[in-house]
Amino acid sequence: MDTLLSKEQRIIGAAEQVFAKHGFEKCTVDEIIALADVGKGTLYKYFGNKEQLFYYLVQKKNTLFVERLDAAVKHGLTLEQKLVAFFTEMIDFYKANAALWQIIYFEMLGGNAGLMVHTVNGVPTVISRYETKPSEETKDMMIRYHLLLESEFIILKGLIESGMEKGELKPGDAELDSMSLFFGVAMSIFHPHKVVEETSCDILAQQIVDRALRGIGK
Amino acid sequence: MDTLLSKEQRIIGAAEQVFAKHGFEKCTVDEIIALADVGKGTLYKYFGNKEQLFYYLVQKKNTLFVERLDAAVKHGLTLEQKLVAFFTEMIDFYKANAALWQIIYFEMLGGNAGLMVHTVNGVPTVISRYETKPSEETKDMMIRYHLLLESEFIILKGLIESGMEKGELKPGDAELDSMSLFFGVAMSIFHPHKVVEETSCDILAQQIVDRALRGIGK
Amino acid sequence: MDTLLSKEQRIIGAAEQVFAKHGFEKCTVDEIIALADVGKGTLYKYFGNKEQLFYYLVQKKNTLFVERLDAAVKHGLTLEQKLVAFFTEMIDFYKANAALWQIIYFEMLGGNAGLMVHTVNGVPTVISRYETKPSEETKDMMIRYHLLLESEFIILKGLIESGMEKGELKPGDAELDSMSLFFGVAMSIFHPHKVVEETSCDILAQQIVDRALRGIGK
Amino acid sequence: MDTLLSKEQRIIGAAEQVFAKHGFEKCTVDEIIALADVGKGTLYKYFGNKEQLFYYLVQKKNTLFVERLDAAVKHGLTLEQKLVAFFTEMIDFYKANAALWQIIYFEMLGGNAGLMVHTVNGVPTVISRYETKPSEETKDMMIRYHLLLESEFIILKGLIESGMEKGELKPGDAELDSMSLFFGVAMSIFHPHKVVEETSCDILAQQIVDRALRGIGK
DNA sequence: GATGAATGAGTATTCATTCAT
DNA sequence: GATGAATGAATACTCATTCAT
Repeated sequence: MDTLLSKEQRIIGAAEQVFAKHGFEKCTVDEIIALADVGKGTLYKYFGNKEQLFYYLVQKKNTLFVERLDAAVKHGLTLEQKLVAFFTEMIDFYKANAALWQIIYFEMLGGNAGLMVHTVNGVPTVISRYETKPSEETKDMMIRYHLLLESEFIILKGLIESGMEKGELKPGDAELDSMSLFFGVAMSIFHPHKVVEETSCDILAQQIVDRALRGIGK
Repeated sequence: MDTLLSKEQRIIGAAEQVFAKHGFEKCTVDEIIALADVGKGTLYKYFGNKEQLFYYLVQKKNTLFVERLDAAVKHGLTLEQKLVAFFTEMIDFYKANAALWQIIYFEMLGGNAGLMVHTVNGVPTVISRYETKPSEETKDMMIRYHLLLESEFIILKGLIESGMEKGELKPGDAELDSMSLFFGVAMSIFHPHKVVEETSCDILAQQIVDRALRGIGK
Repeated sequence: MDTLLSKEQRIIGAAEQVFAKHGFEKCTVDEIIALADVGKGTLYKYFGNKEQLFYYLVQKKNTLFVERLDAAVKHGLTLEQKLVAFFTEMIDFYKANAALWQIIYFEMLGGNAGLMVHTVNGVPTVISRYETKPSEETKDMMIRYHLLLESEFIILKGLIESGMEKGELKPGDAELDSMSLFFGVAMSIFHPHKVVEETSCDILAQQIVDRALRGIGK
Repeated sequence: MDTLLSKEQRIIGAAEQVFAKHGFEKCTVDEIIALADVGKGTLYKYFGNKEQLFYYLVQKKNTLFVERLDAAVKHGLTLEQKLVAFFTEMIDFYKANAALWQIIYFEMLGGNAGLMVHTVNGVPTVISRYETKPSEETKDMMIRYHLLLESEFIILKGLIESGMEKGELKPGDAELDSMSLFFGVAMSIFHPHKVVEETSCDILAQQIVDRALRGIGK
């Protein structure tokens, strides 16, 4: 671990590696501090607890990512170009951060299997399939990560909604269409197959957008 | 818990409920045996350990599910009908078993974030992004669940491959197209939104297949 | 540690020694299980947590003690005899259990220095001298121990109240008179001096009651 | 926190508040320095450690208190007046400093439940109920606080001893009589009931002295 | 002199699994 | 076969104290 970096930086770097390697639950604070070569108190002084450390890590990455998505989308002339730019960035980022983002999807949102985040009138709310009430902390946590993913998804959804309004796309359920697309791509990266790995991000993006716009039917 | 059922049945029933409620890691064997009203030793006698119990449970459900998928696909006349029948069954099953299948996707496959299952020449292999080698048990486990999902996915992939061969579909990468579709649907159910919940399985399936075949572009 | 006793008994015996030696906070579960020669899980299976173990221990002792107090008080003919009997039992018990009862007075009731238990219309309530609200668990805990001591104190107070009503005692504030007496004796045992230690319980009780009834003035 | 005061003064002021609020163990040095608005090193530079800070604080208060007790006792003409003056001051002080003095009684003296301070031939000595020897520091600490309380108690004891010698009081064990009285009052303030709180210090003192001299018997 | 970043020993608690009855 | 009492490794988090700047 590079001792030229600040302790905070070292912790973040180590945390990224260890979280990516083991997932959230199985990652131990002890392993992070050993890799970062800092004391345990240092980690807790900077980040409060394990979950906050994880959130800090992904939230920072997400901010940059969303900026890239925004920029990519702005530079395209046509809708198709915008979509390709969006997915090029998305695939690039999701490939690089697959392990970390999988944690968000699965452990932070899916890990509490009985719970789901619903957006009711624009307000994200946690609902439970069972009688047991989740703690406020659990709810806040789920909403935090839901919002994080939403900030990525919303950009694609906006593109598709405006495309439908402008008549560039067939009318339909923008939410459903965006979801299938977005999550389809996410999952294809999480469960990697040869195609996804060996094809460059922009080619992959072009193929996906081509299929999305024109379908696979003759 | 119905005491007319065999102890084995009672354990499986209880396990399904408890796994669905808490996820794999947070589900405790104590809660299962309390609900099943059997001794702890009995559970271990029948199922060996917690993971094997989970596998037995989902593998049984999967077998039935794959049979339904096979049957559905056979009954369709046209490719489109077959696809709609496939997704109708899939959406129905995934909605009913969302919590359990989320565990497969996330905890069993994604939980060891540093590891991935690759199919090399038809042989599934676990590869690690890091230097540390996973234990044989971990590898076996991942492959088991990978194959389970593969058995569902392969049916869709077969449909699309044959469609391409027969010229009913545009030529292209059947693997990629199938994956985006399959996983897109799976994730849309795991991360539920109003549309997905309030629409019946067959309507949803029709919309999805329509988009898949003809795209959303004008 | 006598291995003929049940594990539960061994834990209770060990806990009594270790709590008495170190007080509640500084006593560690590790030391208890080492002395009891049981696994850590065993202690937690039986008693839930450290505080519940302590409460179980003192509550059991208190029940027996209160029975002894009740019996002692019943057997006396005159009020003075009853009072002497009460204090004989009290001094005997408090001497034998000084360390443990000190914990109740100090750590369980006084340890949360900003909090006090008040009895409002017969209902014990926790009030705070500061703006910060105690947790429900803290409150419940304090009330539990308050009630425990109250069950001892109430017997003396009853004696004095009835004495005042019957005209055997001067009229006055029964609460204040009982408190000074009761707590005065308790503290004299906690902060031991030669007199208290070297004098037998009944002689001490007689002296105390004599002073209480007739005062030290000429 | 008034920045016109010296850092030392600010620390003492903050410490008093925080110790009173949380007790000794649960009070954190971090909370004190935040309230005092000084660096952590400063606190340690001035006071050595947490316990010494606490001691400094209460010892300063005690010195003033003992002076007040001395003065009060000197101004009375009769023994009864002296006693009333003593308890008026004592109740006033103990009410105002209940939280802090509770710490002395419980955490500093009672916290090491297995240990007691005995005065052998005028020399305070720490004895242990168990085989394990306390550290020198622990012993010194206990003796320090024992002497602090003794400096208050000794005044009452002196009054009663001289009263007995002069024949103003019945002969008896001055130690025992003083202890019951002194600690009875202390505890009545620590475990507050309505009477104690709503009655003014001097009225309370009069009642207590009246009972002490003339008893509650008819 | 003053600071506060850094530390790590210390502790309560959980839960999958075993094995004697 | 069935049981469940017993286990102990594993882990997040706290906080008094130090010491380089």
